Amino acid sequence: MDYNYLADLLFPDVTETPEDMEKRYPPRVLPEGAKVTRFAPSPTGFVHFGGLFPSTVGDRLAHQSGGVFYLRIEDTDAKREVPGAAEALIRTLETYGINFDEGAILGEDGKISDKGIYGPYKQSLRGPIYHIFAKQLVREGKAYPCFSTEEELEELQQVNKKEEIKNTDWEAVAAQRKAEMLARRNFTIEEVEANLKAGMPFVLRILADGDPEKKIKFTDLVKGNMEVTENDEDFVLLKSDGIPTYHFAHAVDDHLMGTTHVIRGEEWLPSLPKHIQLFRYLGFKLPKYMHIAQIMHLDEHGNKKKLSKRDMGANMDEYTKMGYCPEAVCEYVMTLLNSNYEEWRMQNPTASYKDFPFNIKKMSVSGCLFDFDKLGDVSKNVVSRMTAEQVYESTAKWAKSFDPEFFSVFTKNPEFTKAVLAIGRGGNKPRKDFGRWDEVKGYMGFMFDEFFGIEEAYPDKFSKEIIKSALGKFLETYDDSDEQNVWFGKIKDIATSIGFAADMKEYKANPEAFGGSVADVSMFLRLAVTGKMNSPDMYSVMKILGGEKVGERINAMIERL
RNA sequence: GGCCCGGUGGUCAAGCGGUUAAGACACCGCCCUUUCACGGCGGUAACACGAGUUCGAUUCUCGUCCGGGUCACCA
Repeated sequence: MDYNYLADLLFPDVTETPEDMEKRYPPRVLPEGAKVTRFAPSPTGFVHFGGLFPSTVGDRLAHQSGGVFYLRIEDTDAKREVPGAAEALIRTLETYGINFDEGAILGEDGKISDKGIYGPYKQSLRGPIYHIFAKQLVREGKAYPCFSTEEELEELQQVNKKEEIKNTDWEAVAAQRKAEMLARRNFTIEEVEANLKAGMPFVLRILADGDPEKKIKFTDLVKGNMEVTENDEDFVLLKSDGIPTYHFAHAVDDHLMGTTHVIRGEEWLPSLPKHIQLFRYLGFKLPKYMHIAQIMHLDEHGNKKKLSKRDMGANMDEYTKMGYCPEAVCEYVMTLLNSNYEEWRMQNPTASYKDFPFNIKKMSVSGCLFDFDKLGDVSKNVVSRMTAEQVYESTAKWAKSFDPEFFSVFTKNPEFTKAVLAIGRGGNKPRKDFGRWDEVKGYMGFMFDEFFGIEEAYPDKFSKEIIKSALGKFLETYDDSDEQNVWFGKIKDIATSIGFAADMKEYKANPEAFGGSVADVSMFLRLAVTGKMNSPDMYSVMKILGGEKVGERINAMIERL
């Protein structure tokens, strides 16, 4: 068959050659060892927690090596594209500290534009480029057109339904596909000409030369050495609308854009043979691959499953809503990505997570289960390291969108609020009361009359009279200008006067000898003033609240009892 | 079902032929403490199974089992 003729028939408008493309996109000039990585999402919805992994790795690897990290929009499936998804995606990534040097960048005007000389960075705009390489493959007899019928398409759609895949007789399907493939390969120039003349759509398929019995040795930077079988499937390169499939776009783009490290989820491993074959056909050097283990979650039956959309914790926007700060999420991601991250964090408590020397060798090979407990712990630690000012700003920002009622009270008197947030903050052992902004209200809401209420009750073992008496005595001597030791001295005196132990050691040595301890007296005060059994340091709370308010609340409690 | 990847406590994980098998989270005690929180100390809890190689296997090989992924004109 005259492949040159076939190529011209199929791509009459393509006049440029692969060589032209090589000239247009010259190799990058970068320092030794610099890595070029990319994040290549398809704009079909929100950013997925799983998407944070490859993008974080790409960001770290490129920026730690003096390389380039770019964003490419894989919008080759018009059917699934969601308007505005790309923009939202970029914004979300930005809030999680993912920064691109090049590619599809979001401008001030909220629109996406290209930055860099290897564009366009939206695949839908790269049609002509793909066609140049497609034509070349046809010329070399490595790709061929396939005029598919309506029925065939329908049939494919049937098999594509997830439910049916499980119950499919795979042996029969494989045999049928093999037969179809061989039939497809059998065509004449005349048929092609006639079909084209009749306006029939076609897809371009690769002519697979692989033997599935043969293995290819392959080294993945994450998974290590492995063996994959050669590809013998005539997969689609160009869809009938002329737009490439992921496989073809991946090969052409990552080659032309100079990607050194392809970072993607391990669900791509099964299609690796296709890519190896394509790179070989196209004469491209194979990039290094890193197939990252999937994040899992437990499904309703308690089985591990790949975390996917709809699953709890999948949508990054959910984390914002739940009040997690992005740094905490990033930090958690780092703990999952690099096993020695936590060790480093302990040694560098105040450093930015971006200073952590990310190490490919420390990446986990197998998928891990998403753990909200761990995230919560990481988050508490991150928040405990923040200043009152930072907590204030973040909480206000969160509340503004998600709890307007709290927002207005919280921000009414910023200095007051910040003073409360400063309690127990700073120093070697900061309090770790909350890890999410939505927990702030529960933590310090009592400081505002709007949210103050008696939420718990005194233990039955203390009589109302004793409690009243202790509260009354406190009011008699309380002076909000007292130093802390004076203040506490008075509480001790109260304890003694009502037959409670003023000294904890004394009390513990002989609990029966006392009606309670100074700790209990404190608890009486705490419930009256904060409405809760636990709160930040009482002295500080009273100081900030002021003598009048403290007196008011204690009196209210005395009356209530 | 074919192909691929994986299997150390409940979870995340060190380990890379000889260890009392780290650590973190969670859980449970104790201590410290005016409460809570923090912090400190301690505890429960693991190498899927079976062969083989070896003086010796959690570590190497094979098999079994289990888990996951994938099999589109989606990425």
